[in-house]
Amino acid sequence: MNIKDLAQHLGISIGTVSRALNDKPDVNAKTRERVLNAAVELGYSANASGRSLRRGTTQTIAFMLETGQSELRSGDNFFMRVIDAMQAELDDQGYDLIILPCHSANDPTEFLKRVIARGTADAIVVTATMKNDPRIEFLLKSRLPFLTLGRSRLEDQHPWIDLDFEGYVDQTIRKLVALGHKRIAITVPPTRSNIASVLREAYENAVAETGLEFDPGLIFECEVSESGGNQVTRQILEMPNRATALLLNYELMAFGVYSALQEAGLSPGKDLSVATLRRSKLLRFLNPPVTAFEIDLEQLGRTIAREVLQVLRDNSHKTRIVWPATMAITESFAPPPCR
Amino acid sequence: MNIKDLAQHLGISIGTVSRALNDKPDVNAKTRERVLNAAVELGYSANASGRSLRRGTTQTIAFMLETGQSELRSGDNFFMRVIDAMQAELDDQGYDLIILPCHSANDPTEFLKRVIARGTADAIVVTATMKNDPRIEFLLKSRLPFLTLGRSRLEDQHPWIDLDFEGYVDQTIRKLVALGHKRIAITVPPTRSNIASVLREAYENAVAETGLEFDPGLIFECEVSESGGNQVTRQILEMPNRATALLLNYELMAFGVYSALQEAGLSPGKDLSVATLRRSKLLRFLNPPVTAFEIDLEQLGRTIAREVLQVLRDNSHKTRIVWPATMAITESFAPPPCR
DNA sequence: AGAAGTTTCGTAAACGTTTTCGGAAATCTT
DNA sequence: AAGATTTCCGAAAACGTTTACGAAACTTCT
Repeated sequence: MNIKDLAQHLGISIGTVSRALNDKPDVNAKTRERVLNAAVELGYSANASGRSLRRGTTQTIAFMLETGQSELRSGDNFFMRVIDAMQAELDDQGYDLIILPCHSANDPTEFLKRVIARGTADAIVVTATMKNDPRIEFLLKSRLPFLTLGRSRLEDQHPWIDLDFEGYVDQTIRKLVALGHKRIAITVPPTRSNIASVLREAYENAVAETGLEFDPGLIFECEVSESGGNQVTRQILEMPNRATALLLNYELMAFGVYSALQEAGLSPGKDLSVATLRRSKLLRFLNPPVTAFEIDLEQLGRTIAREVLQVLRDNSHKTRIVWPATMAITESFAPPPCR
Repeated sequence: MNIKDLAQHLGISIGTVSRALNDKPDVNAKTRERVLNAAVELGYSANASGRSLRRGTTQTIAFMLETGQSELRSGDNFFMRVIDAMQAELDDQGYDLIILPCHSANDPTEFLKRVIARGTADAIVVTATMKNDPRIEFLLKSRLPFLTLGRSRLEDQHPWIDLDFEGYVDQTIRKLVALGHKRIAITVPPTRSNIASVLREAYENAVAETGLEFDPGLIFECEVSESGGNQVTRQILEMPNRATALLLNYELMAFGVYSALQEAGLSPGKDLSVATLRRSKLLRFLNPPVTAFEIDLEQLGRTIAREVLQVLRDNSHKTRIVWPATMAITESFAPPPCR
């Protein structure tokens, strides 16, 4: 069932059919209606290849997902929720969303190269950015519009949306200081990720502004996982001058923190205040509930979709969005233990 | 950079370039090499639209993901792991994998209809099958090769791969009976899902074969979530003749079960034996560890990929695979409490 | 009624490939 | 050396669309 069949069935030319379906002005209202009805009835939908070949546009946005890192965010399906909202918004605007999973064994830049050369999509969203990200360098050289979920060394040269890590660190530390904490620890992911440098800088700033003493030994570079949280907590507990609060950058780490505390006969909140990005359903299992920052994933996804379309329409469009997270304080925050 | 540019750059015709790149026989070894080198050097890769328009094939497999149900399996990213492996296998065989997220607000059948009419992919994988699944009925009428992850009422008419729920129920119940349990409960998802009927039947069979007394009150239809597990456990605890063991069909439900038991001052294993599909990392947080069945997601994903390509090559290919899960017994299994 | 303007539609080219076909050039055969 | 094969390549058609262009039909105006 192609446009020729449809045209024959209606006894008109394919040109008219196409114009009718694409809302072009120069077609009689009556014929347009006939065409539209016939299309629905016969289940016609323009062949994607033919259309994009002629148009030079695919009406498709790609979301590149490096699945090797999937565990990183698996907790409450951060990506799934974002993608869900993106799809809804793009659908509203007449675009399709496809997810391109790139296996960890593949070279992501080669993967991108092929996607671009083949013209699979009109624009692409990449995530989990690194400070020095070869994908971004490559995309900048290419002509393909793109948006990153996460900043990078080249953040002033490309459109991005990123979470408000600064706000998270700043608010949390101020609150902890107000509660009387003096030694506040933080975890950061491996340095090549861009988040690491954002967190370090935010931490140093907050420490300076609240008048705390800066101790580089309170910054823990560790695996972004539950066991990473566990290890860091053990290290903290062995410190001579133990930290009394801990900021995590990933929800599931909290589980490791709690279990390490329990093994040591200590309790979260009372002995170590704990905060984390991002509030998720799974955190309900922790007792006492952990102080966490909530992110509106539905709106984030929709915003990503809208912004990427903006970039698509105007490649010089500068998207620089720091996406807010709102704090929900719980019993995992308490004044530091007296000693 | 299209094939014409490349041909001009080499001073030969586009036909020869195409033949060289596609490993056709009638092209001189030397020119082939020149073409291949130039293609790499200039970063040429055949435009997807042009190719698939001419070939009538997209070299793409689609995986339809109904994101509304994403929470259902979010625990340890069941789908992500499967998709990851699928992509690797398809890549090996020269195919691309794209994931088509379908928002919960959309009608999945309409969504499929468009995908098919547009010719987005050469074959499609659909999941979360229902006993009566309009998507399957539609796909059977269409010409698009497909494979389902999950069975259905029409399971003898379409290729499928499904988890071995029967094996899970059978092995678990036999083991529990051997431990002395007489009243074993099971949770099933809402009836329209195909899993529900599979589980019910497996349960009835296992009960009959082990000589237990069948009590329909031990089958709990409930929400597939942690809170569903919680509610069921509360119900069980209020039963006059309380069940002493519980089979779950979803890993995260175990969290709800454990919390309900703890609230009641009871402990898993000692007071209620608990088993679940599917072993995942998150279950590590449960103490004592819950008896769970492990699934090799890497191999499952690769198998899905291989099978869907089989179906693609021969539309009469009958895939009927029950994917095994292997039991790992833990302290959450114990003889029933004496009373 | 005829000119001028407006609607509506059919024709054909173009998008980037792949592939069939025929023919030139190279090689082999006698 | 001439014919018979083989090897290699270019020309052109085809895939399903969209769209520029021009022509036909209809309307309006004098």
